[in-house]
Amino acid sequence: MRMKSTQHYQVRAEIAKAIAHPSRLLILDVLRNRSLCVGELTQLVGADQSTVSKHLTILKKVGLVTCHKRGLTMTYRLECSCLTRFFDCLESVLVSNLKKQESGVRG
Amino acid sequence: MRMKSTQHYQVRAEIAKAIAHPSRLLILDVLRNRSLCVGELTQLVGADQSTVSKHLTILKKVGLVTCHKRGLTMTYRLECSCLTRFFDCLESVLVSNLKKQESGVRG
DNA sequence: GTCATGTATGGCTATATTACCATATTGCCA
DNA sequence: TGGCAATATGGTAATATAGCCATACATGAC
Repeated sequence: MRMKSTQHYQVRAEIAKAIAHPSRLLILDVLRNRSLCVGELTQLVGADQSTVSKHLTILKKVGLVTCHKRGLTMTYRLECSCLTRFFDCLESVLVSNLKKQESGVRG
Repeated sequence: MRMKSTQHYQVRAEIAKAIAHPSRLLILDVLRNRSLCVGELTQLVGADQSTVSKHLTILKKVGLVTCHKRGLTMTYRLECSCLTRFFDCLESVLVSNLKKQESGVRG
């Protein structure tokens, strides 16, 4: 197997990092249902509007969401349907951890 | 849709955070092929042995890898096959970004 | 034009993360 | 037992991240 470059992993880690935050995870999750504007997302996240705006900027930067303006409101849209696989993976890890706990394996 | 708790996203973000680092992404990637010991992983990552050890601790903590000792060496093993879906998702985002770039969409 | 609303940005502080070095721990072997 | 090899842990400094407040920017209404 040929070694992948540092760049290779840096680019992918950048995307993963964008996902890896509770508020951003929430945002991505709710956007799976339907597109929402900043105000609605701010309500759902329960943080300062500026904070949510910054989270959205991070998600947009790596291409996970896109946005378009309609009048005053900026609507954010989930750009990658594959995200379901990401969430599935997280669930799978949690389930696996639970199973291990149940069967008495530690650490 | 009922709102998921803050806890819900925190737990999942914890796992995502563990994945979201270039070195740890590399580690997870190579472990998909076969289990490796700390020394081998240290070589591949190209960082200090203690640094790699700490990365492995982080991965172990969230249940992405397990380890077992055989003599002096500690062998790390990928615990969740679902990780492929995670990697697929990252690729998918990158491909999607490239397509957008090509079609002249900016920002 | 002014005003109000929705969103983004700058500035700042608090906290988290990362990496390295030094050192402790563990287990094998002479 | 002493010494060596593989790995883990503690400490510390540099950097990154996250949150809030204040404020700038953009758009539509008047």
